[in-house]
Amino acid sequence: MEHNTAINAVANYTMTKFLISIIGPTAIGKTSLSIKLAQHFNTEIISADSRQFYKEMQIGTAAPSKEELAAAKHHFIHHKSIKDNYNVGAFEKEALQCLNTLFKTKDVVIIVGGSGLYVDAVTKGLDEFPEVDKNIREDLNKQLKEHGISVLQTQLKQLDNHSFNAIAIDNPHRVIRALEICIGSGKPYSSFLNKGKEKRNFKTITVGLSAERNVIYNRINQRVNLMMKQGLLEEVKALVPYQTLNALNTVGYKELFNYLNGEWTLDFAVSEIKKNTRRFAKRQLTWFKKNETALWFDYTADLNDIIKKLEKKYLTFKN
RNA sequence: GGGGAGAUACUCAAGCGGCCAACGAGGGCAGACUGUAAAUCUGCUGACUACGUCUUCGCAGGUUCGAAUCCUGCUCUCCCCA
Repeated sequence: MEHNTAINAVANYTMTKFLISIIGPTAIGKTSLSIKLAQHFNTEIISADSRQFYKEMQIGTAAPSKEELAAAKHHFIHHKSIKDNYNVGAFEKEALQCLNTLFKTKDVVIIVGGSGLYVDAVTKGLDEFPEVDKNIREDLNKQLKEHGISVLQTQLKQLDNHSFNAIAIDNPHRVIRALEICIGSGKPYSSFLNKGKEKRNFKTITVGLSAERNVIYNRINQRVNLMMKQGLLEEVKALVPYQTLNALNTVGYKELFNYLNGEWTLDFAVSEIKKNTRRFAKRQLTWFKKNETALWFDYTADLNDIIKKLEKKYLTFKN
C-alpha cells in the first residue's frame, strides 16, 4: 500500500529519470565502477546482488568494503539476515520504492548486480504472484525427495497443462514453483503470467563489463585466494549452525561447510570454490549476453570513455 | 636377469571379434531460467565440405568377410622374484 503512493508520486515527474545498470560476471570490477559513476553523477547505488543482501555474509560475497560503502551510498547491502525469508518479488518492491525516493532528488541512480533475475526484476518488472503458504513448498520438496520428480510433473500436468508444456519440466525448482502457486492460489501458475507489468517511470541504460574468459577466470582464482586470506573460513565457521538455510546454498560457503563437516580437504574445497565461481560467472555471462541494448566495455576501459558513451546514450534517450 | 599386470579420446575408466567414434564419471564448452537465482536444470564434447564422410583405442606387422577386442615383434609403465 505504502509503495503505491510512492509510485504515484513519481509518476508525476516530468523529467526523465535514468537508471544506470551495471552488469557483468563476478570479479570483473562492477563495484569499483559503480562507485566511480556514483561519485561522478553525485548519486547513490542500489545493489542487486542476491547474496550481498545478507549481513552475515561479507567476505564470501565480496560485498563492498567499509571504505567503498563510505565512498558512495549503497542500498540493499547487508540489509537482511540469512534467517529472513527474502526473494526477488520482495526485492523488486523494495527497490522500486527506494528508486522512487531517490528520483525525487536525483536524475540518475545506479544499480549494480550480478544477479540477472534481480536486475531484470527492477528494470523490467515481474508479474504479480500471490503469496503462498511455505508449507506447500516444504511438502512438495518432501514429495520430490521421496517419490522423484515424475509425481510432481503429473500433478502439474493436471493443474496447469500450459505450464507443464512451457516450463523446463526436468527442473525441480521450476516445477515446484509452478505447483506451489497452483496449489496455493487454486489457479494455474500460467494464469498469472503476462498480466501487464507495472510500468517503470525511468529509463535504463545498461553498462556491461567483461573480459576474455581466461582473464575473468584468473581474477576469480585470485579473488578466492584473497577471500581465504581475509578469513572466509572463520566467517563460514560461524555459520555452520545455519548451513541448511537457502541463503547459504552459495558458492564459497557450501564448499567450506563440506570441509568443516569433514567430507573434503581444505585444498579441495578451495579448488571447488574456484571451479563453481567460474561456472557461476559463465551463467552470468549467458544471462547478460541476452541484453541487446547494453553498452559493453572491457574491464580495463577508461572511466571517462565509459562516461562519454553513457552521456551520449543518455542524450539519445532524452530527445 | 626371471615372472606377472597394463598401455583406450583433455583426465579417470568401461569395452575383450561385428550392435564402437567407442558405456560411465570428471573436466571443458554452449544454453535455459518470472519469488530457491552465487540456486536449479538442459545439450554438446575425434575431425570434417556434417541425417554423410574421414581418421582413432601405445607402435609395426599378421589372422579374419570384419579387430579397440585374436596372434607376433617392438617401445614404455607398474608389481613380484633375483
